[in-house]
Amino acid sequence: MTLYAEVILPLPVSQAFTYIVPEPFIGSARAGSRVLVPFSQRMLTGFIIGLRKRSPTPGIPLKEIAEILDGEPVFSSSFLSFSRKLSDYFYSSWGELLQASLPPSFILKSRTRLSLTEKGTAALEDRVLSEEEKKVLSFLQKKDYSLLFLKRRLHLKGLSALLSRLEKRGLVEIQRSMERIKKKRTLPVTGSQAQLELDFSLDAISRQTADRISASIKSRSFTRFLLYGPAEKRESVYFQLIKKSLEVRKKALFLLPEIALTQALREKFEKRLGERAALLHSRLSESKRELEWLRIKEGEAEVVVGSRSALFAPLDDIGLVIVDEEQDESYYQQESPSYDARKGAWLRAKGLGATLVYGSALPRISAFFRARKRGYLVNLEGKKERKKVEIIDSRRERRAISRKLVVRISERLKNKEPVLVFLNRRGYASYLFCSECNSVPRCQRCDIVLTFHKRDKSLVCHYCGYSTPVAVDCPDCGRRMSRSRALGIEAVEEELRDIFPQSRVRSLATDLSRDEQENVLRSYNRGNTDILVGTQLLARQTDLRPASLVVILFPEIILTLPDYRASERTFRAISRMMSFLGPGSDAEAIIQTALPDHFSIRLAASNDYRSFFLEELSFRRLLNYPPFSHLVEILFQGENLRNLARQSRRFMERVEKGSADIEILGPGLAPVPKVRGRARVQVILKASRKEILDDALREPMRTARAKKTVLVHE
DNA sequence: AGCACGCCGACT
DNA sequence: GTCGGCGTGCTC
Repeated sequence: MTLYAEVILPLPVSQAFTYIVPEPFIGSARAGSRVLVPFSQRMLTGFIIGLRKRSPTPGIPLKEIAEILDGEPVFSSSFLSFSRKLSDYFYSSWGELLQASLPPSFILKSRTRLSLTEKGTAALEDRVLSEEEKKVLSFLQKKDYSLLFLKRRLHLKGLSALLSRLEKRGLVEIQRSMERIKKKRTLPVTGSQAQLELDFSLDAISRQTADRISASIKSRSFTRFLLYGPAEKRESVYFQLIKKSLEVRKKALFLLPEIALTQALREKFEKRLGERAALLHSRLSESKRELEWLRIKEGEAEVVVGSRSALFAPLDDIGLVIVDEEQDESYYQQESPSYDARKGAWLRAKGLGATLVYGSALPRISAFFRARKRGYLVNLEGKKERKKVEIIDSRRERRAISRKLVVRISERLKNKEPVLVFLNRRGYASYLFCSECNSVPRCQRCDIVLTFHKRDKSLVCHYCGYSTPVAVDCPDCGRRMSRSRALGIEAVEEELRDIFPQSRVRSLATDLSRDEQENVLRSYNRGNTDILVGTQLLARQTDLRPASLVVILFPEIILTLPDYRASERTFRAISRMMSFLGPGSDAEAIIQTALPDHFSIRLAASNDYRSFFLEELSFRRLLNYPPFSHLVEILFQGENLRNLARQSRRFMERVEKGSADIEILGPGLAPVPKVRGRARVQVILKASRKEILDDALREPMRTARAKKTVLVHE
């Protein structure tokens, strides 16, 4: 009797392939194990997801599994079902997701090595060859090369085809050999069992919260919470919960944004959890990450701390999943295989009957909404700090640094107090606004700010593609429209140096190397910088010395991005920047903006998340944006725009046929319409339920071949 | 993804 | 007339 295996491969196709399990492997083939299988011309590492006794596709000749790579499955059945749901939800390939959950050395592939045959050597001498053939053959004269190397070295189109022609003629030999299979490493046994020191003094509310969540961990059934409150309070609750989880002999998974995984935090975990904690994040070297992965797999780590990809930690007996700083967008992996670790944490916790805890001081609107509605919001808010804030209307000012600012900054400098100046990275393109009534042209259908296109003098909606000629005069009041003057931080830095020539001014942005960035930060933290100017990057720092004056310049830059969450992002950015204010009553923030009355700016200044939430929510409800709808953003990328436009249109026609209950915006140019010469076209779909989108997208997703990125908003 | 096949445009 | 572009389909 023949045994068949359903195998998932790390390809952008979601179907399983059936292979015959050869006689000697029948005992060792298990679901969740890696296998080596022949696939077309090459060998790939695949994953068995199921075994069956009968061929599902009689008539089709099946190939045999070449090798089974695992004695024990690398994936448990619960992990398989979790990862499958995750890939379904985010329209990404299951196989690629499985591949991404393993250390890179676990994936074996055949390598093509090319060598010149004797006949080939002879041909170089006396045969008539084309230029390209000569080029390839003479290259192989030196030594054998891999296909990949040749591709990089000789920029020839259709190299593969050329090579297979040469192979047929017997001039080159193409060998496909496996990369060396790594021996499974035996792990050093770590003997020390550090005693946990998790005694924390919690205030009454935190204690109550911890108790409530602990009860849920004990119950071992899926429950979720959103911890809303400041970082220190959340942290003490987390440690309490981890302790609880370990008490009931369940493991804990603790996710953090990459940036938060600083040295300080790492030490904290090591000190408190010792050998029981494993760390997984992208800054670890490949070998270190593999070592940690193996430790977790072997059951040696009881707590796994890590960033986004730690979601795939090989654990099954999880009692607690924590996702801290849930608002952080780095939880969403946009590159293939794309997924959102926050949703993933939900799927995993649910599948395992674990307790899920999200935490944030500034949760996403959607997350806060759901938590409130479904009763899992836990409030850790302390007494609300009133901060001294002043909003300056920049429209009345000539220069980026207003006179008032000059005065305030010089006061601080006189007292040798540090000053932080934030300026959000300027947009990729400008927009128009009326300097009189302040109105900014928006798309009527999407209520998104229209982007100014210089070349064809038009205003374009990057959401739905709507386009209109540039208005010279304001449609509301008839005055002349102005182009926003977008300033970068370099200009501000220059201006500050100009005004305060005695001061030490430095700036921080992503265009600096990592070393330079650290240099700038160290200098500021040590008091060797008087004024530090920075973008969002500066606002994301965790170990920044507080300043007694925080200057926020033009936060409306975010507000004018073509994104339905622009207000939310503005509110959060301002709040975060203000969090760097020192504790004294003397500390002060100054916001300089052309939109001083916008609710996101006003409410961020008064530190009022709840009012902001309510106001923003009513806007979302009005325009049917998440959390009142499900939204899927599809980005098509390709060499030529014409072709892309056609493909995206055809894609949309199929979606339209699939369901009448989907609102389609676009196709239109993406917010960044061209990246390194590649055109980008985007479509946005809205529906009341995710399943409506899933059903309508299933078919078009499989058949459309253009490169596409899908973002799911809920 | 990687590769083969097949149908339309610019050229030895 | 052919070469070769990429649009399409398939891989167990």
